[in-house]
Amino acid sequence: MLDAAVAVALEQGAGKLTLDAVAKRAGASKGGVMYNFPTKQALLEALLERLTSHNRLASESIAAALPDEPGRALKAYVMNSVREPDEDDRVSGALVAVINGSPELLQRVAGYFARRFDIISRDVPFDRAALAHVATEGLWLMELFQVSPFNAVQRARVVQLLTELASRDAADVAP
Amino acid sequence: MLDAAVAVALEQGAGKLTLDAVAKRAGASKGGVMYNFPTKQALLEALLERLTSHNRLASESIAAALPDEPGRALKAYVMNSVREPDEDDRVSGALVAVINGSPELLQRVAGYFARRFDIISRDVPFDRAALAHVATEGLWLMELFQVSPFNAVQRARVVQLLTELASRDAADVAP
DNA sequence: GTCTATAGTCCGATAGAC
DNA sequence: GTCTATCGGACTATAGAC
Repeated sequence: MLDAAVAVALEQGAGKLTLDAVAKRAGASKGGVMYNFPTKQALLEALLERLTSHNRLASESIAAALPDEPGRALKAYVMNSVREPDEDDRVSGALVAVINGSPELLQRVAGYFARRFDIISRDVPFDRAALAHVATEGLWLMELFQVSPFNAVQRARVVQLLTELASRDAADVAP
Repeated sequence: MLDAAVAVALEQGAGKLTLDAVAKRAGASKGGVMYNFPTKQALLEALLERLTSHNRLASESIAAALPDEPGRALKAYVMNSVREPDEDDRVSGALVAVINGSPELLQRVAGYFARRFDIISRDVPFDRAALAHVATEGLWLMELFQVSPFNAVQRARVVQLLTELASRDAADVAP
């Protein structure tokens, strides 16, 4: 059922993410959808929960493959954010329109961001974690909205800069 | 008329930015609105044009007060982005939902980003402009969506880091 | 030129058959 | 439990009075 919602969001955009469309894509009817999710907001919350869960697991998976040293979580977060956008990323982009209109959903995202920053800043200096975080998030968000001004070569260079930034103390950046 | 649209977007959010609401807020009727803007998309385009124009003028105004040396445009861009959010910023946040749903509007924003990066990167090394740009935009966008994980003290420190980043060669960051 | 009235469409949610 | 049918509301856009 959530898979159907993902498919609709990807194919038609968040504006067309309607109960009818989800039902049709799932091979069910609107009543069937609203049996599983009493309201549309409930469906959106479940979808958002799945997206954040995937994102967290992906970062943890990358971290597990890195050596256990300070900054491991930060590096994994950066690496997970700069990879080529996948299906979940595109769904996130489409979902921003809906999330931004609902304070309830927005608060969930804010909570996820706060917990994530807490994790990636736990074992490194604040400056280093904070700068890497805003820079990585800037690239990710601009690409999410498809407004990034970088071409392929430039993007590769930015990714390199972000990777190095995550491995260096920010004191080197702003003494 | 655009002022009324701004007021509605601020008070009720982009989801309620309807022709009725704009008309009521402007003290006119729906027909009157659609005489000035033949379609709703035209109104949104005019609104977006005003926002980008304000943003560009604000940066240029700040730049004019800075000494004429390399990196002036970059510094002005950072300073203009990290100031406390004003009315235009909040309208931009509310408008993201609408813009993201329209490829036409999205392309206009992408064009604005491209031109802006061209300006701020013209007289400084690419690394320095690119890193300052993604980092500044990351903070700006996270605050736009109200998902920034920083408290007031932390934000002030991030702003300081961004300011210093705009003044230093990125070679110092990633040698 | 600006208004009122309304057409036409689409959505979320509910009621009730099976 | 899942479906069909439909309600009630909101929206964009148009037509026509003045």
